[in-house]
Formats: sequence, structure tokens, C-alpha cells
Amino acid sequence: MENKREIFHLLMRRFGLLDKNCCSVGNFEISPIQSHILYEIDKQYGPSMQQIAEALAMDITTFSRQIQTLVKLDLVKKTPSSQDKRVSILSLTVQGKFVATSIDHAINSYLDEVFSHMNEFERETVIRSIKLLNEAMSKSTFCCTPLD
Amino acid sequence: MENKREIFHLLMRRFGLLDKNCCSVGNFEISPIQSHILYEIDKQYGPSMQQIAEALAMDITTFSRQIQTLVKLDLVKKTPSSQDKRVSILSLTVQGKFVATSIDHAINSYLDEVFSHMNEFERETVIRSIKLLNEAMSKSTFCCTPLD
DNA sequence: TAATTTTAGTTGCATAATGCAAGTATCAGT
DNA sequence: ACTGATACTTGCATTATGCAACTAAAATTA
Repeated sequence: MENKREIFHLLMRRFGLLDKNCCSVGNFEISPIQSHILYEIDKQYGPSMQQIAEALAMDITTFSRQIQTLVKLDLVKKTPSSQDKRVSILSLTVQGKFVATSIDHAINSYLDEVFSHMNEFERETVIRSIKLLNEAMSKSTFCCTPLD
Repeated sequence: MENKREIFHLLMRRFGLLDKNCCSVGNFEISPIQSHILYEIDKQYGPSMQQIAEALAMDITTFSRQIQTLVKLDLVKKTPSSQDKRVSILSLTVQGKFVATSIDHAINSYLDEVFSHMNEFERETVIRSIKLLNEAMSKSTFCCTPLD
């Protein structure tokens, strides 16, 4: 079969660029990493620092500092857990939610535009394929275990 | 339709992790960026600095320094062009070629393992889908133009 | 030919990201 | 109460990043 790495590599680079370009909302210049953090916080329910750091496969010390920045920017709020005073529960502020939603819309509308170059059958096939890939990758023992 | 960003995000993160984990070959601790540089140099024919930097959508100054490191590691060679003495032609050293090939094998065998969780029909569908996606993304006016 | 502008690449900052080691505070088990 | 584990934070030291300013060599123009 043909060289798989080649085609995946190209795909990844394109998404990487999308990530780079997507992330300025209004006055906020958000880095890709910060955008990912907002995304994960928004997705999970009352997550701790550890949970998000692990979801993003990030070193906890680097993550800690990123969160400090996001708190200063008033995009993220840190609330000490009442159950366990060691843990901080992360949540988005109103602004944070706004930024996260804006980025989400920007990326989804970009994806819509990309998919508009396909017919309905292709669209469905591609979506199904990506899901298949995700499942297959999660079954793999080789790499990338931290992801569910 | 469902949230496309979600499934692509997951896929991207997995590949990002693969990139992080793949890149130590023997004694060489290669960063993902360096691995991408080796990959591009290997792919193109007698490329200049600019060409590779642009292919990777990298700032030329950062790239210049990355190349300096790779030259010191004896993975890349810089040859002044005889046609235009301003340009440096990049090539892989024997070691560089070895490292690039090793990484290529590692990633491809990981992908093979991933694809082993599918049947033949699914495999073909997924590969075709990725190609379709690449084509669609290259048609998009929205983002990520530097890529061919 | 000489003067000017462009281009290819390098360096000098200043800033951000990274991760290990070591710290503090809290919790859980004995 | 004592010990060890857990959740984070901070102190470095290293690397990555990109703008501005540089050198050298084309290419363009006069």
C-alpha cells in the first residue's frame, strides 16, 4: 500500500496551521495551547488541573503556569474543591466561554467550508472514516495511551 | 451534522502525541520539529532553506537556527549553491538519512498497527477519505495556504 | 558601469514554553 | 500522631520563537 505517513503528515500540518491561525478573538491573542486548554475545560465537567493536563498530555508544571496566565487574562477561574482542598476546579469565565465558543465556531465554519468541496456521500464517508480512525488509534497499544 | 471539530481535534491530538513519542532513534533525541525538517529535506530535491522553511510554515530565523543545530548533530549538510551564492542547498548526511528513515519506519509501522484494527474495506475507505480531505483543504481559501 | 533594490540567510535581542528538581499543603492509611 | 502519597506551585536552566537589524550576493535600473 502507498505511504500512509505522507498523507497523514500533510493533513496534520494543515490542521496545525488552522490551529495557529484560528485563535485571535477580538482583543485576545490566544495561543494554540491556550485554545486547547479552553476547549478541554469547556468539554469536561468541573475538571481538576490534573485532569486537563493529562487530557492534553501536558507536563503539570507547564500547565500550571499556562493556567496562571489564563486566570490573569480572566478567561479561566480556579476554584478550590470543597471535597479536597488540594485540588483546583477549573471553569471558564464568561469571557473564557465567549472566546472558546468563538474559536469553536471559527474552526467549525472552516471545516464546513472544507466539506463544501465534497458531495454528500463523500462528506459522510470522510466523517465515518475519521471516527473509525479514532477508534482504531484508541485500540492501539503502540502509542498515545493517555487519550480516551 | 455532528460536531466535526471534536473528532478532528481528537485525531490531531493523537498524531501530535505520536510525533512526540516517535522521535528518538538510537542516541538521537530528535524533537518533532527537527523530525519534520528531516522529513521535508528528504522529500524534496536539493531544497534551499527558504523552501523547507516555507513548506513547514516556519519563520526563517527560527528555521536557520534549527538547521544550525541539525548541522552540529551531523544530520544535515548545508552546501552553498553554485548558481546563487546566497542560497544554501540542504541535504541529509548519512546519519540524517538513517534517522529520517528510522522515524519513517516507526511511524508507518504504527500506522500499520492502527490499520490492522480495520478490515480491508475500511482501510481503503479511510485512506481515500484522508486524500479527499487533503484535496478539499487545499481548495479552501480560508486557511493554510502555504501548503501545496 | 555604477547605483539601487531585492533576496537569502544570519545574528541580537526579548519573550514565551518546557520540564526536572524541590518546595508547600492537604489527604489517606496505620 | 506518623508516614507516605497526592495536587499543585516555584526555581532554575534550556530551548523555541519572532521581530528588527545586519551581511552578502543577486537582479534591476539608470
